[in-house]
Amino acid sequence: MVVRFLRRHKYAILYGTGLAVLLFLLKWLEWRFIIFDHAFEIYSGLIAVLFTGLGIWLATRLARPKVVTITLPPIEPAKTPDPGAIAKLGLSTRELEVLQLMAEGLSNQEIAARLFLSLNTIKTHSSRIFEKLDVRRRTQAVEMARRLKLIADPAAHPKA
Amino acid sequence: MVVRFLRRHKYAILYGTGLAVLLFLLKWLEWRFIIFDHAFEIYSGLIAVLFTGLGIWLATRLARPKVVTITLPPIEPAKTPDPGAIAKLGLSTRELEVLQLMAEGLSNQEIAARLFLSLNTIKTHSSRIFEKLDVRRRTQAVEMARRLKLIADPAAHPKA
DNA sequence: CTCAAAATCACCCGAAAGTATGACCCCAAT
DNA sequence: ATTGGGGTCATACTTTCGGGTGATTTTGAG
Repeated sequence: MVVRFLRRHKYAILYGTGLAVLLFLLKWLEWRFIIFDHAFEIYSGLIAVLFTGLGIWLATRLARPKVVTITLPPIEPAKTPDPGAIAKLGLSTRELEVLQLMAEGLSNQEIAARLFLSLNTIKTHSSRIFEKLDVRRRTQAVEMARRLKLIADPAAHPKA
Repeated sequence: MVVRFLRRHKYAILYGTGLAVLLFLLKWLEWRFIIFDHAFEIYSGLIAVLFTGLGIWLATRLARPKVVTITLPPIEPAKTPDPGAIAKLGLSTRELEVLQLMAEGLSNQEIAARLFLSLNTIKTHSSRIFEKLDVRRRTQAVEMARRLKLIADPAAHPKA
């Protein structure tokens, strides 16, 4: 339905409108200020330098999460799911089940077998889950579920 | 000697010649298509994009040696079987980086973009990661990494 | 310098995942 | 009885993953 359509294409729509606005803005600026003529080389050089700088800045920005990672301080993981958060997203019980198994690293096929369902059904469920969590991949879904404490943390009951 | 000089200053030379070629190209383009109206905008855009890329490339090239100093994790090889196994897995720094991003739910393509690497490279890395962690899927790899505390916990730094 | 490990990239190919639609059933609220 | 949500399943299709193999380049240690 309409709601689902909007939710599904949320970012596409935002992007489109945003881009349109930006283009109009640029056009306007062009009329206002870009009236100088010639001196092309100077502008080129300026732009080149500026954007080289921008590139460097960008790179350092993006590359920031260096190697840090390992040996993290003792952080308490979510031991039990938070019912409030679950309700807020409108996840159904089935979807939650699937999400749980997904977080355990099972494939869709395995989830289907576990729940005695068709593979296609699992796909449908996971699609709904992705919509509701606003993600595009199962790994993201798991990550999100962890953040929102929708599922129990595996580290809570280690086995190996 | 000449050979060595060339090899040593490989990137500087590449940069210089590349710049020369680019300028030459631009000049040529200028003569060819000087006719149409929005030449300036197009050139600007081109230059901007190209030099942004150059900046990024430069930054990653130049920043690499610096990384090494920061790198080493503060893990002390404990005698207990559990934490010692972490380093024992033999995960390289790159592999850990990839694993980290993987845990954040990024696709291989996105990881490649983030690290300025080829998609194929990421695939290679992830394959090795799966080998070393003894898993077959990325979701399992993330799960395993969490158990072994190889990566940061998402609940630690929640975003908006 | 030399050698090995790490890192990079490529190509192929099958499997899994995900998208898009549409359909049917059940059940509860209107 | 109609509407709507949840659950189930299907078909068709595109994209992403992951395995296998091989290759080159960087880098670090000896």
